[in-house]
Amino acid sequence: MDDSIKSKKALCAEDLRRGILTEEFEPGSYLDEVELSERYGISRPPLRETLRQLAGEGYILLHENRGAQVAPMTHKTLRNFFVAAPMIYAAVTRLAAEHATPAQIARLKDTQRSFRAAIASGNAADRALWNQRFHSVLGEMADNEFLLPSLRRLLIDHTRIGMTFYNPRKEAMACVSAIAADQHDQFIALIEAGDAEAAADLAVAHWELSRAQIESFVTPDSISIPLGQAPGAEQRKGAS
Amino acid sequence: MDDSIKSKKALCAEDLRRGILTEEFEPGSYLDEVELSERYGISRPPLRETLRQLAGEGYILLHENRGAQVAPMTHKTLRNFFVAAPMIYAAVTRLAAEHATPAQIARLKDTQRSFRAAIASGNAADRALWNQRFHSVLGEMADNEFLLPSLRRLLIDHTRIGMTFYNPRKEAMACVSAIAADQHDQFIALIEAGDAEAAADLAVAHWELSRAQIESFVTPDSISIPLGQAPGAEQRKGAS
DNA sequence: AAAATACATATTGTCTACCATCGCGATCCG
DNA sequence: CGGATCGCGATGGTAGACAATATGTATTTT
Repeated sequence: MDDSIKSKKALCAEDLRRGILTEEFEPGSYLDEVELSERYGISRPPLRETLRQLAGEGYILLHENRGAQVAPMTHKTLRNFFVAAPMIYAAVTRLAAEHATPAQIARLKDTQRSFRAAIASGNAADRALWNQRFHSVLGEMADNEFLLPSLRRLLIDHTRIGMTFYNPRKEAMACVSAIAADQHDQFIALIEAGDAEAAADLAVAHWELSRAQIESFVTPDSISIPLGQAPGAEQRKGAS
Repeated sequence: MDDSIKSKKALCAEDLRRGILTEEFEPGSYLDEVELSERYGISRPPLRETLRQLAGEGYILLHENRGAQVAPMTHKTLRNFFVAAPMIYAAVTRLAAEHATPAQIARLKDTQRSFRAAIASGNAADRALWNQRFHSVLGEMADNEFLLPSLRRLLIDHTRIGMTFYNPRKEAMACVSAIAADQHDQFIALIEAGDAEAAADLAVAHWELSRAQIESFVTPDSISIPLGQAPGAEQRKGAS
């Protein structure tokens, strides 16, 4: 009875966010105003307001006279993501450990429970969304209006990247998920203890885990074909 | 002939931003939809879209059924600002030095010219706005969609803080402005040279200048009464 | 007399309907 | 076959009306 009383417009915004995060709406694709307004049972003016808001949050781009485009993901996006993520994540986590309230810690624990349940279910979207939620709560704990905009922007693409590559059948993936979930528990413990330094270090480690996983998908060939190398062919990783 | 062909809605958004940055609209005050829509000659729907957008950019806060509030500034805001600013400024400046294009450098030089002109004119609003513009161009140079949201948010309040305290009559202020302008020139030189490390260091120095100035206004009394000391009274600087 | 409640008013939120404008594709002509 | 023009669909914007909500005032009750 917390989100059930929300207006249709708020529900629309939430569902659009969810759809974009799960890549139900593909990055780079365009959204049709009338189609969406009909789908959510609202008229065009409030829908257009919602789109503006989502644009402000970084979910979509508005092109004058050419409609709303789901934020695209290019290799440049990925590059920039890799540059910004560790700094912001570490800073936010440090602040979260310094400022977290008991109520927020309780919310974080609830979210972590749901995250583990999602991993067990093998549902990629649920896993990604609950992971996003977990880190959003960390952001709320940090309580710094100047860092949160970047954190939110990062989490959008981090979630979408996770959706792109996640595959619950692969063993390595399950292993990574298990480690990530354990690290989340460590986050909770360190934040409860108020150990900002250790929390920031853990954030870096958590990021490294994610980074390695992403990189293993960007350059997958070097791992999957280790057999039958041509004589003299050294194992090269970079794509010419 | 670049901004003269813009729609009324875009002009409205621009003017609202300007008004908020110059504190023409006071932090924490509320905006009236019908009044603004009449003032800018547009109807309520597009104005409401504009407000949503500004909310996304951090200029205002939208309270359900209670209208739009200019982003307030409290001591907590200031505290958070001090925490986030040096990190983001340094990171953005480093990236700007790495990625700047000749066209962007030309724009930066133009902006710097206008900034110096504003200082000479003694107009607080112009000085603040051109300083904001200068750092916005640095942000564009950095070209990282994950850091820019926080940078933009920082620049809003940095500009407003500057407006609050700026006073062209004070000698110390003119001195600080001169140093700031010189540092801007150094930014340009280092970015043209592509020296990312030095640029990042300069960003920290530039921040320190601003920080010291802000702090000197938060605790101004200790400076203004150095005459007529009682015998034996040692010169103490700290408040209380 | 003070506090709580109910009402009146103003503002926000939404809808319908319509017109203007811009992009883009299809068609037509050189 | 290439380029220009026309038409259509989608977005951008306007107007007026109504519903929903919050606030402030006045009334009532204890």
